[in-house]
Amino acid sequence: MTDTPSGLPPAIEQLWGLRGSGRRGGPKPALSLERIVAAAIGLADEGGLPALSMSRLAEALGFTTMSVYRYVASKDDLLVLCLDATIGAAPELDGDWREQLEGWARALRVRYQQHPWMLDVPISGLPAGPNQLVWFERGLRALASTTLEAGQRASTVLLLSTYVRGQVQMVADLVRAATPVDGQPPVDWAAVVRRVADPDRFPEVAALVSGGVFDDELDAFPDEEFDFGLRRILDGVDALARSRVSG
Amino acid sequence: MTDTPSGLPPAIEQLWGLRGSGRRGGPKPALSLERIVAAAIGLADEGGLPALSMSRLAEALGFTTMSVYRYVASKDDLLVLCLDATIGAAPELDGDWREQLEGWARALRVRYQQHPWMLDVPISGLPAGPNQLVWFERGLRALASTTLEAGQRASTVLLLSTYVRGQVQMVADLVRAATPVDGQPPVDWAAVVRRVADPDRFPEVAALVSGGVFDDELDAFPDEEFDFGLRRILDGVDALARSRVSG
DNA sequence: CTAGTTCGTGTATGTCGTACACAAGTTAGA
DNA sequence: TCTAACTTGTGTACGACATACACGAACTAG
Repeated sequence: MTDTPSGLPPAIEQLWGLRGSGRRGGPKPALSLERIVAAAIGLADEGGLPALSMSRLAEALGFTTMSVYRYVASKDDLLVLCLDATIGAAPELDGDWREQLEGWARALRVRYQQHPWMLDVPISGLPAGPNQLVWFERGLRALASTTLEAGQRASTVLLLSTYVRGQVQMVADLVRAATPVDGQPPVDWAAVVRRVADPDRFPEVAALVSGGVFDDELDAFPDEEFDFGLRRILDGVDALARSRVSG
Repeated sequence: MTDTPSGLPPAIEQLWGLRGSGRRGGPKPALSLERIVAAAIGLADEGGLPALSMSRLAEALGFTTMSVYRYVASKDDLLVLCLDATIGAAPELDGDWREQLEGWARALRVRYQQHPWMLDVPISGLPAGPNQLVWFERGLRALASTTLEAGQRASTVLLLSTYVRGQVQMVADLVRAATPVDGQPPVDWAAVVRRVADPDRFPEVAALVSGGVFDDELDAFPDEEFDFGLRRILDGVDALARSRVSG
């Protein structure tokens, strides 16, 4: 379980099925990677990352804790497998490059929203799972018809995925903070800022809160905020593309 | 240590010095929040977040583990204090709005690079520390001279901070994965992708790697990638500002 | 049949965050 | 000045966690 003849990280090998399953003896495995990953995702979907411990996972499967380690080198590796499985298949896209990229970003956002725990997984290494690579491929393909250089296309897709991830995370934190959690009243963020933002030291912030920008946005806020950033970024890419056409 | 008469989260109260230090008896405190936070930051700076445990922190201070809890409600609260202290004072900026925002983003990036563990701190709640609020204020001020609405200015600053954080994190992960860690040879990411990206299923990705886009970038890569995204975003903001002037 | 391999399991270790109770120090009011 | 109230640092303890290790049982290739 620790040697990687191909030189690839263990989790990556498993993701691509390169794991040499040369069974040379022993009892038939009663478990399978698929079952383990599915159960792990289930635990994380309800209860978040904290609910996903090796012992709880084993219990959910009806086995002992250590049995899971026959299939997975470590919890970190398991998380990598869960991530690729959860991100799932990238969507088919059509339209011009901008419509495609927009659809790409929105679809990615939906995945994150459906499985918020993905945002809490400490990223250790680059995405090289099959599904993640398909997402990357689709993003690149959306830009194939443009005049951008190869490197610029890659950077654009990277920029978008960075944006989606960061944006969903920020909004999720914001909403979490404003949501009652243990019978406690939610933190009214506008009130906190109002209390703390002295108009002398923080004139702009104070003007913002007194202008009501931080109020009433609880529902529409996430979508609007996402759209705003996405539009700015795509506008920037558009400007780059145009400059390469005319220049 | 658990009651918050002002209704604010405990950590926020401490950040703003609202902690009613009505000492009504008891020995003089031998420790101080400042010393604790400084020691915690020191531990995290060398060794990352895993090196910052309550026991190690207490040991570094020369006290017992539990003594720290006389000054801090929980480790999470401590982390909030550390974050605000580490982000530090926002820089003075000058130039037009674009130059100011660019300087703002670059300065923020430097902070993250100097203290990479900040990226690993699970965000729980919104930034409302004094320093973080100054950063926000400075960002807003950079846009004060533009025609953007108040909400658009806020969204722009939010977009930028989201971008900087996500970008630095992504690059940090990439570099970490490509860096030898325990005498192990580093993971050659280009090689992994080359090995795994079947040209039939992943034509765009394969073209990218065979085009050498993933090679040789180890040093210049982070800066170039950051600049690319930053420029796109600012171009997008610029387009918005211009549209509001002419339209 | 047997030697080698792999399975699931039980036990154990070390680390972590933190609840709790206590003795000693300190202050405000009687 | 005495005392009641409170705070300080400390010791002990608990439960959760990831995971190393060794063992017996199951299986399969020779």
